[in-house]
Amino acid sequence: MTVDNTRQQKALEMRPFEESLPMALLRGREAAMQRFRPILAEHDLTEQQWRTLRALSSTEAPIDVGQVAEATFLLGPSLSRILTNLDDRGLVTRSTDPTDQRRTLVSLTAAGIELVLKIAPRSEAEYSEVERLLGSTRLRELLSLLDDLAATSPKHQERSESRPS
Amino acid sequence: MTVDNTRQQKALEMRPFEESLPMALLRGREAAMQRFRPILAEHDLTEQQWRTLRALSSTEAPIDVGQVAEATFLLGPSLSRILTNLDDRGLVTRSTDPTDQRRTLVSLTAAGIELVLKIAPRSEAEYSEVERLLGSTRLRELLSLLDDLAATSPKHQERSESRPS
DNA sequence: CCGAAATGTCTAACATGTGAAACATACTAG
DNA sequence: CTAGTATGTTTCACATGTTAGACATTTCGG
Repeated sequence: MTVDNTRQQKALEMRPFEESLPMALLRGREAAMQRFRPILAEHDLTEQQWRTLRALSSTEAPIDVGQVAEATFLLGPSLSRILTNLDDRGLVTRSTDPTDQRRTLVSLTAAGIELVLKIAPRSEAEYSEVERLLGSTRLRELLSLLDDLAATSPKHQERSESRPS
Repeated sequence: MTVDNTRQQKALEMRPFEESLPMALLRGREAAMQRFRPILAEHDLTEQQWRTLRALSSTEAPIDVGQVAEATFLLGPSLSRILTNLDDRGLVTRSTDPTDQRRTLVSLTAAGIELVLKIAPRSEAEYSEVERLLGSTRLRELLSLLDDLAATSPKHQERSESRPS
C-alpha cells in the first residue's frame, strides 16, 4: 500500500472545493434558473424544452436540427427526444429539407408561438429583477467575463492552429 | 385564431437568446468543463462522481449524505445512485450513523483517496491554465460576480426578512 | 409511554446528458 | 456510374436531474 491515512490531508491542500470556478458557475446558474423554472413549470416545460422553443422563436425561417442544437447547447440525442415531445404536444413541426433530405427542418406551430408570447414577458420581468439586484453595470461585466471565459475554450481555437514548431 | 404569422416577429423583440444570462453561464461552464472532463474520463468518472469524491476528500471525518448533497449541489436521488456506484467500485464506504440511525455516513476508502490524489494535480494544472488565459485578476472578478449573482437568489434571503415596509 | 409530525434517505418514473453506433442521404474519387 | 467516405439525425445504453412518494428513525405532544 502506497497510501496511508496521513495522505488524506494532502487532498485538503487542493484549491478549496467550494471556491472552484466550476462550482461557482454552478451556483450562479442555479441562482438565475431558480427564478425562471417556476414560470416554465406552470406550462409543463423543462428548461431544455424552453431553450428549444426560444431558439425557434428567434428565427423567421425554419432551421434544421443541427442549428437548433448549436443555439441551445443541446446534444443530438437530447434534442431528438425533446423535438419528438414538442411535436407530440403540437408546439413544433418537423419536415424534411427538400434540398437535402438528410436534414430535418423545425419550426414553431401557431400554438408554439402563442406559448412563447405568453411566457416571454414574465421571463423578461425576472431578468429585469436580476439586473436590478445585481446592478446593470455588474451584470454587463459578468456577461463580458463569461464571454472571455468561453473564449478560453480549446474548442474556440480551432481556427488558429497554423503554427507548427 | 388570435395568432397570425406577423406575431412571430414580436418574439424577436425579446432579449437576444444567445446573449441571455443563463446561456452565458452555460457557455462559460461548458468552456471550463471541457478541460476537466477528459481527465475524469480516463478514470471512468463523471463530473458528478468527481464532485462527490472531491467533497469527501475535503473533510477529515465521515459526513452524512445530506452534507455531501449540500457540498456538491446534487439532489438526493442522484446522490443515492452515485454513492451506490462509487461504493460498488470500492471508492467510498457507507455506514449508519450510530447516534442517529436515519443518517448514513460516507467516507473515502484508501482506493478513493489514492484516486483523488492521482487526479488532483492534473485538475489543478488545468485550473492554472484557465487562470493564465483569463488573467488572475479577471478570474477573481468573475468569481466575485458569480458570488454576487448567487446572493440574488430568493433562497439566499431566508435569513434577512426583518425589514417590513 | 404512545401516536402524530418531522427528518434523513431511498425508490419510482420520466426527462435529459453523454458517447457510441445505426441509419439514411449526399458527396467524391476513380 | 459506383464504391467509399462524409454528413445529419436518430437509436441505444447507461448516468444524472427532478418531483413525488415510500420507508425508517427520531422527536414531540399529550
